[in-house]
Amino acid sequence: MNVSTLCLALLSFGEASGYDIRKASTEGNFSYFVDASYGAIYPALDRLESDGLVTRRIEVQDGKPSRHVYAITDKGREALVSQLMEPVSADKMKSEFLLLTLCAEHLPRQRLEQALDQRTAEIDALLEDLESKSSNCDHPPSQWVIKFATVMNRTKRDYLKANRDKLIALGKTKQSAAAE
Amino acid sequence: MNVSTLCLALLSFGEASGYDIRKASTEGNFSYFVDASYGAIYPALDRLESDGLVTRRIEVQDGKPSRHVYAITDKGREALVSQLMEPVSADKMKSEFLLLTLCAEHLPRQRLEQALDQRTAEIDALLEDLESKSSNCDHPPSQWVIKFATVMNRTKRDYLKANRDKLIALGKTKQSAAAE
DNA sequence: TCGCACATGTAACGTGTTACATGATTAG
DNA sequence: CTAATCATGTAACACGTTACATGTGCGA
Repeated sequence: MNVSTLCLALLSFGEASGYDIRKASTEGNFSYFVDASYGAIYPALDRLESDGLVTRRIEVQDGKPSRHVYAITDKGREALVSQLMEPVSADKMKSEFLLLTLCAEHLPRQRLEQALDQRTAEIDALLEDLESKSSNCDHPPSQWVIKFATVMNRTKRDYLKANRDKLIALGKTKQSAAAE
Repeated sequence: MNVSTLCLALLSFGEASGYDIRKASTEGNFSYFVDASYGAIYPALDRLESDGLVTRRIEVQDGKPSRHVYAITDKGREALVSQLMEPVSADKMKSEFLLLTLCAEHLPRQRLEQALDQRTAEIDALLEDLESKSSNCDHPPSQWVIKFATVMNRTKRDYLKANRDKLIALGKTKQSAAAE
């Protein structure tokens, strides 16, 4: 799944600018499972336009830079659907935190404690954010996804809280570090 | 977190070849949250060797190609720890499945059904795999991670099962497709 | 006998990120 | 007065994947 597909998917819900797409993918309802930067989005939109999958309309605004508003075409919708009809690859997760966790034995307990607590706090913030997103959202598939993300993150937070001490106990104390 | 860090982390548990590292990261206990291919691993090991963070020993085998076995050095351990002491970035997840889910309204119910069932089956297979990994593993931090992965995937599977029909109902029937 | 597991490695390619350029408005 | 938000875009860079080259032994 590349940035083009993401753009098409987002545009299938309504017009948007590159700026909007980036915001949606890094902060919005989709940020849980996608991410894209300007450097990827703008060229992708250019390509989609020249392929006739989207159209561009320039909205001049005074004061602010003018918005390039993109709309998906019928051809674009077809392309999106056909991309979603072919097999999707497995979910992939990248976690520096779990790599750190794996190396617990090499790290001072303090570090593990801090990493766990920081992660827990981040998840709590995310959960709050998801809750507000859920209430401001009337698009059923988005709600389905938001609820999915909520359930997953609640589980994660609960695991971290419940197994916090077990992990910390695996770390180095000042004594064990000195004994090396 | 780049491939070098991953190599150092894996080597901190014992000697391994590039082949071993790749296997561990795509099929092993770490495949849940990292992934790396030969094209990334071999050059990374070369660099680590010239930086003095690992040493290489060549084990000649008859019949099979000779193994290049890498071992982490003290300097390598220091480097690993110092990399793990600095802030880790947030967990990132990429899911084509959730993108598909988001576009439920554009897709035939059949497709949603199939995607859900396939995903559920994949998770069931993964859970079995995790269970066997858990029993063949006596490294406490790895167990902590495996249990984490198990809990997360169980939650995921349960969510998919419990909310299957709700999602499918959002898809297109033949009638709604024809009515467009 | 077909293909997989073992095992290393490279080159071409794809894809995305980061940092920068530009510049007005608005909230603190 | 400072920083952030709005807004588009590019160029250099980083990083990783895919496909290939190479070759043996073993199990179905």
